[in-house]
Amino acid sequence: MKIATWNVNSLKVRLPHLLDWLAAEQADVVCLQELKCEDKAFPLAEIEAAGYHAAFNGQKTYNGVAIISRAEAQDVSRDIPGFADEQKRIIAATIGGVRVISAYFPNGQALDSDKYTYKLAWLEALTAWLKDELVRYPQLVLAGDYNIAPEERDAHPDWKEGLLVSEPERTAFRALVNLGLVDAFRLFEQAEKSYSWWDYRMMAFRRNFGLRIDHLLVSPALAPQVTRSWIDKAPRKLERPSDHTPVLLEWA
DNA sequence: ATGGCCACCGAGGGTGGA
Repeated sequence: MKIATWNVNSLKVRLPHLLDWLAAEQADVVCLQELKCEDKAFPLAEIEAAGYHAAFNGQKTYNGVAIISRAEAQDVSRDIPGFADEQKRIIAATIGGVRVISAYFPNGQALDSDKYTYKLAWLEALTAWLKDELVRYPQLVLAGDYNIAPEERDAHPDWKEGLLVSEPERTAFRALVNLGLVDAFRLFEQAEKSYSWWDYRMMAFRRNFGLRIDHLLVSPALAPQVTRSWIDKAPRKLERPSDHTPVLLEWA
């Protein structure tokens, strides 16, 4: 079983990249974020023609998440129950007995922004919800754009402070880990300076001035089955790329 | 080494992303 997470930064613009990538990578499940399209504009025919089912939770202009899968998703749910939010950031479904969540965590904009306060409140609600979900679904993957570089090694050495690396954000990430979730990427030896996002500006990709902010956290029951996790930098090298690149894992 | 890019909407430049 191969599962990926990819913030495509506009599904409409990135659809050709996605379709090419699906054909090459043959992933069983792909969690997408930042669709930036309404449900009625979701390119379902193209996804199905590629051999995938799709479940999505979209909105105009901003946010939007999807799960596309070879096998049809069961028991699809959207958003965080009990957390009033206009922003479409969560979709969950059961595929092959595993609960899969595609999540687009808030960015936060700046440490002194209301959006940063919202980010931390959202993380608290997510964590409380997941505590229950893990009881219901022992086999679970939380995949997405976390907008948090969890540790110092997950940020370029010159990226020392501010949004995405702040201590409150990292503490919130650790709260997820404290539920028992495991960062699949760190189960394996990885190259230094492995990142999943690079700013479009400043030739950041060329300089590898990036952050590892896209993650696949797996439940304790699933973690022992994971055989591999890696970042595929190839799509970031294409013309007109997303600023994020796919992160994957495989389990037996 | 964060203004400099990209996508959105909509017809200008403002907003948001990370």
